[in-house]
Amino acid sequence: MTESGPDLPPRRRRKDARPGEIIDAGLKEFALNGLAATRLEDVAKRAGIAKGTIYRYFSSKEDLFVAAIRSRIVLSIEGVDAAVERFEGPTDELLKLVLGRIYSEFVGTDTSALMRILIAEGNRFPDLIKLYHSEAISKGMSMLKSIVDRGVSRGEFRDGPAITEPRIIIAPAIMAAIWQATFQSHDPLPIDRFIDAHIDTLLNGLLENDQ
Amino acid sequence: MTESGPDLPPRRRRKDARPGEIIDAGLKEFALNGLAATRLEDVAKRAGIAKGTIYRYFSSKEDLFVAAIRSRIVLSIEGVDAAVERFEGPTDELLKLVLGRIYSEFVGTDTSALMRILIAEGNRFPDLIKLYHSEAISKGMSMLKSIVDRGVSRGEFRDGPAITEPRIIIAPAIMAAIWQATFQSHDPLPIDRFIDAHIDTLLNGLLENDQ
DNA sequence: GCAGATAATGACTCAAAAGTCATTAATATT
DNA sequence: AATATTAATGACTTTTGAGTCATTATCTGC
Repeated sequence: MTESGPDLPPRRRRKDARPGEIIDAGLKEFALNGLAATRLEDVAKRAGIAKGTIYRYFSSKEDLFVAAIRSRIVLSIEGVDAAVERFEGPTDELLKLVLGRIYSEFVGTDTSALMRILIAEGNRFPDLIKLYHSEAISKGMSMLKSIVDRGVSRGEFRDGPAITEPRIIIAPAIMAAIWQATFQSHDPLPIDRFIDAHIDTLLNGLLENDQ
Repeated sequence: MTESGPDLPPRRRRKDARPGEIIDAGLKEFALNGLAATRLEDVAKRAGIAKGTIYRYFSSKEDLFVAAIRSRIVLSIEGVDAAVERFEGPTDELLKLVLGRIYSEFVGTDTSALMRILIAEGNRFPDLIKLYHSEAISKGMSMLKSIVDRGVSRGEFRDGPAITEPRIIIAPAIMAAIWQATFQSHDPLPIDRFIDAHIDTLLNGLLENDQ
């Protein structure tokens, strides 16, 4: 009678796969509860391992947190830059293309969970904030800036104050991501219609102009 | 030698004033650290009382949290509705007025701290989210909707898709609030210029239209 | 298929912070 | 001014969960 009990969990040695799996599990738990309220026990359970195993790969909960955030920071706008460079058509088409990409990258994904965590707990991790800002945000901003500049220099866009404030341009996307993360179950946002409204308003404005 | 020591803290009985003071202190700590990472000891210190006193008024940390959030939910857009009703001039002026008010109410204030807390911990407090949504958000949205409707019916605004999506209209303000809360120290947002860019883009759009 | 190496385990320790309550002292009542 | 009432206290108990480590099981190379 060496083996009874309901089910023996078969132990496996997978040195290479573990860190990634732990990060995935951690990210999900952090997104669900925040850093302080996440139990490493739960991360372990989600990853299908014992708590001790986490400590073979990460020296502390915060270390795991930082690793999890870092792992998702870069890839966001990967490749978009190049696509912008190559694009030939009118700038409003380019803008639509890029915004569509941003929405699909940001709303209801790992990235939005990440953003939410940073908004919530960024306080205690100034280095992460700095990293996120310099790796993701500022790159995204200068890409947007290059698009509006393109529009202006081709005579397609007005040379208005938004030209120096590209944050105006993505604001609705950021807001959509946060809205979904917060109110989705209570008052979900109709994304396709929202994107249309965003682009239409951004390009044409509210004012009736041929009056 | 009944009294030595550096300073005797004089004990006071102030049954009525305590709850409010504890809530104020709690809100500040929660805004700073989040729910899980806030120590009731610190809340007590900030309120100038002993930890035990908190438990005479609130049954647990979460109870205090809920009370603190509830206490700040309503008052946000108080009075704005009436001002909108009364307004006589052109709708773009009205919109500027209201947006200005929203910015000053939202960016870098208690309200934005509140928003941040709800974004962070909303998950575990669906009732609070529901309350915030029905008391504050949905009211704000219908007020915005009434403004754009006014614009359309007076022939000032286009009857575009943004008319059914007032979230588009405040998105930059929300984003500014979050941006400041997150990146202020690292890359502060020039608020006045940002507001100008917001309003200009919202009204006129990016496109050059007399081309 | 045996021996050495090491990934994985989970019961354990320990620190921190939530929550309790007998005691103390401020106020109200007579 | 004596007594009764109860707000306030903070030392204490309890709970929780991070982090440790001796042991166990799996894999690798011979």
